[in-house]
Amino acid sequence: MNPGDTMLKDVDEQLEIVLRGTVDVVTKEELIKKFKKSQEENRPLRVKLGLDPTAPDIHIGNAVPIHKLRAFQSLGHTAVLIIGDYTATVGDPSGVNKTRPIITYEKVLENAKTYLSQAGKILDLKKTEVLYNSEWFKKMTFHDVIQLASKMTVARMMERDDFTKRYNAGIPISVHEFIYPLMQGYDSLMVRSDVELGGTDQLFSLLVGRDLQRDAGIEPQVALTTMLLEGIDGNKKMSKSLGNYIGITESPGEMFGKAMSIPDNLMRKYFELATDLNSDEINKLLNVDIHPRTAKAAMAKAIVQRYHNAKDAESAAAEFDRIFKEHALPDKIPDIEILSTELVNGRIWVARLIVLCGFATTNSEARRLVQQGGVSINNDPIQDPTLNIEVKPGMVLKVGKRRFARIVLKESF
RNA sequence: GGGUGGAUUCCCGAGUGGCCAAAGGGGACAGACUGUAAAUCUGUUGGCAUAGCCUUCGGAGGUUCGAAUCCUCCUCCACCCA
Repeated sequence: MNPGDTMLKDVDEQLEIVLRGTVDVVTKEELIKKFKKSQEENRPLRVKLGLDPTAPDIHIGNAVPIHKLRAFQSLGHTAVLIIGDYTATVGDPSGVNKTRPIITYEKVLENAKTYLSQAGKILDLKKTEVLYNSEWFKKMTFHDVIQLASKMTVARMMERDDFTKRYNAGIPISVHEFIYPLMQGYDSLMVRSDVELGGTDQLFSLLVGRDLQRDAGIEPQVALTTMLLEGIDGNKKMSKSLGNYIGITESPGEMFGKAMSIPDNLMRKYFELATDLNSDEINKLLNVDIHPRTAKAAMAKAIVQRYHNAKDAESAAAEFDRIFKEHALPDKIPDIEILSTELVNGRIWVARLIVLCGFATTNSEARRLVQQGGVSINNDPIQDPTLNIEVKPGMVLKVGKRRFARIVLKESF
């Protein structure tokens, strides 16, 4: 680290910042010791976070530990970001109830690209050590793998709740899933991390890192876990595959809307994990005197602001009110081009129109939406699913509560 | 290697010759009520311009007037014994 960089603050202060919002610290004593030593020697700690690029986007759930890493970075420590290009192909078994499908390496590399640029929205990438774990795994021989595997026992693996459950339920557990925590632990060994971050579901893997380091005669890393964020459905862990996520690159409007749809009882958690507000501000907003909706709007705004800016957050909020409070049309409605060849005498079947706009995948589905009263044109409800409507350019199709399209005609040649 | 039980629609799961596009639940979607919250209620949930027709119950064949259901082979999975 350059002497000119952020000076390491005193230990108590660092501890306070770093432990905010964390769940497990293994161990706090060791962390304090590391902080002290780092200060005495003016040597930043190496703080590791591994990200497996299994999906193309980072969402506000997996951003939680990234923000924690950023906190360390801001304190002058070294952020070590591991892109798990190798581990991603294995698939982390943590917290899941079935084997993850093995994804191709090409796909992983593709995802890695967007991951890195998205992580850059949170981290200062110039100061981040970015490593791909294929760098060392690629070189390993089968002998090396066996050597590594010998460090773990089946009994220890089976102590894990997720494996026990799966085993008892007769759900298959593949051997390669046993290797996963060892791989993650091996990363720690390779980068000589002082601290490793991860969600609470990562605790086991983080502890394996400690074991491997100790075994190799290195001072073990401190394991620090952050809370997992439930998805916007309020039930399951936020994940891309469940579709219950808010992506960090989503538009302000999307983010705001999704945030508004979370159940009330998750508000505090979202405030704490997904916004930059401090606990005083949060407590003030969650006061009983404040209508939950007002608090939630503040929360949604804060989330948008974290990834966009205050102005965008403000206009997203205004737009949201316009649509849902005043039942007016949104400010910006996407234009959907309809080829003139679709028309017969200037008319088109409603169901066909809905499909062309992408609001339904089949005519039947579109037909049902009409039957259920979910479709309107220029705020005029349509009841008859067999109706052929006259297409007037600029007319607005509304499907359900929140899907809008402005119809634009396009000549075909 | 030997034995047993399985594979059904988005998921779980019922169905053992016609009444089966297939119960029930979950999820999802739409509507009512709201605050795009929760809870609740109603409806929908294979395709087709839909009183009708077409495709679907792991795969391929076969029996039958008729098969998710019976037979043969195949693929995959779990469990028990070794």
